[in-house]
Amino acid sequence: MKIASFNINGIKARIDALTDWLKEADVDVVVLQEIKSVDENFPRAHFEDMGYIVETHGQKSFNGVAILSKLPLEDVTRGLPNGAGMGRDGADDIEARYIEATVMGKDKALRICGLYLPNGNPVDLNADGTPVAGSKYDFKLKWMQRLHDRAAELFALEEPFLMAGDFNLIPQAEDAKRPDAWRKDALFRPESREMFRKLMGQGFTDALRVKNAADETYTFWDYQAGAFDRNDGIRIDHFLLCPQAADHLQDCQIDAYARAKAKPSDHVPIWVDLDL
DNA sequence: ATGGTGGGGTTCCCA
Repeated sequence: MKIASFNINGIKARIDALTDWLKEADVDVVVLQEIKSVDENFPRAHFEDMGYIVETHGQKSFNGVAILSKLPLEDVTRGLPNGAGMGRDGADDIEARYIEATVMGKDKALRICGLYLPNGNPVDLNADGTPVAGSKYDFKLKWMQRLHDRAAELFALEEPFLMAGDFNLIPQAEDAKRPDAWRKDALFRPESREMFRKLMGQGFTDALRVKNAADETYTFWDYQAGAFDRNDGIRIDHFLLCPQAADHLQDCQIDAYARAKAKPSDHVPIWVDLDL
């Protein structure tokens, strides 16, 4: 089973690029981030005509996630749990950043969690170094705690699951061409990385690190200043596998070629092959 | 220190 993740930066602007890549990559499932569309405006029929089941969790203008699957999906849920009072303004969190579904493999089911983790910039700190309540950085860290808690629930089931998407997180210095340029950024600050280590420490495998240990392997390059041409990138899109999924890991790669095509997203797809 | 680019939806927000 080939499963991919792709932050497309707007379905309207990326429908051709996404369609071309889907034809080339031939994935069974892809989780999408930043569809930047309400559900009603997502070009559902276009992808259904290509043989995909389409499940969206959109909102106006920003964020938005989706799952396209050639295999049957069950138990689709939208939104990260425990969002009550977790919005930036103290109201409930209504940002469309998370979707889960179960896909049937040859003989085992796999729970797939597709996520678009908050960027967290600008970093706004109190005098004592703690994040300012209600700031974007505070929202990011609290969202990561909720993600951790959801992962804990899934780990307890001891069944195959994975979390994939745009984590807006650089795990290690080796995951950036210029790590020093990111030290104060929400994507690489110590608090963000500590939360990521805590998430990983529950027993996840970073699939790319296992299957592709090459240097300078990135999933995002800024549109500005010719970043892609200089490979001035960062690795922030990840596939995290629980042990019962990692047992089936055959391959994990980044389709960096997609960034060189016409009208690309600033992210490229990453995928895993599982013998499920 | 600044500005560089892009998407979405309007005259500015987000990345």
